[in-house]
Amino acid sequence: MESAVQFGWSSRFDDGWRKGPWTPQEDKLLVEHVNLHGEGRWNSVSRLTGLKRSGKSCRLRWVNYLRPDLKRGKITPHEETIILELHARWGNRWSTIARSLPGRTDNEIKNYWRTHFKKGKPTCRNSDKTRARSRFIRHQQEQQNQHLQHQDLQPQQPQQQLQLQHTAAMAQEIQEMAAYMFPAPYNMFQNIGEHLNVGSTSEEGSPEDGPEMAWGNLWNLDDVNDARDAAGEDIGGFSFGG
DNA sequence: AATCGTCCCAACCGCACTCTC
DNA sequence: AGAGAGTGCGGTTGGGACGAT
Repeated sequence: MESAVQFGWSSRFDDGWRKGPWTPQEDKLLVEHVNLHGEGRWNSVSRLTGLKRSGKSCRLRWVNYLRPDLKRGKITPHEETIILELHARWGNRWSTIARSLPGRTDNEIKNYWRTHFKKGKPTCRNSDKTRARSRFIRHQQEQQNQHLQHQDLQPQQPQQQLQLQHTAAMAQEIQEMAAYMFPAPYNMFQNIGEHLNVGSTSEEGSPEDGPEMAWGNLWNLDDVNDARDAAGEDIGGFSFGG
């Protein structure tokens, strides 16, 4: 008979179900089960595999951690942009947002949002803000470096043209959304089309300014916060940072 | 080196919805 | 139609990692 101690300090049993962090053995059992029977019928997992985990726990572990199509690693600035846009549109519908980000889970997006953009933690101080700013600047620099390297290597491909079209569509949506959310003088999205170098202005823009770089330049959220702080007000119920 | 505060993420909980009988 | 089981979703919590002081 297993004991909670055997699985570590935080493991415990509740109503016969084991709780706490999953062990590699448990992961293996669950993966084997899904490979054999497919996803679903989570409540039968414990009966068929001997796992002392509830169906809910099994499903969560599979969806958030064991699924083979999960994308590991940090949220990219581009993904961050999408998250912000979709959250502005749909609110806290994390699973809906996650569907637009292949390989990312609702839990991951939810955590990311709470860490980076959720407002009003009383413990949040200026140092948080400074660190967030530094982190974002780093994001931008990395993104720009990646973009420059990418452009050095390749001429523009049809796929990139598709991306440009997609970017233009998103720019249009964000522009409309931002006009509502960020009244002047906070609205840094007003000329997003020009910054993104897409749509009607794309032929005039310089070839060095691709959409990726523009997205990076776009999301200097602290500017919004600074303006908001200076004005001592909230902007449209849309909250950034501490 | 020690302490403290924050970040990050895995996991749990409760509720609501859907499905099956 | 209605009850119970199964599933999905959003909110919340706990703790290790890491950087700042």
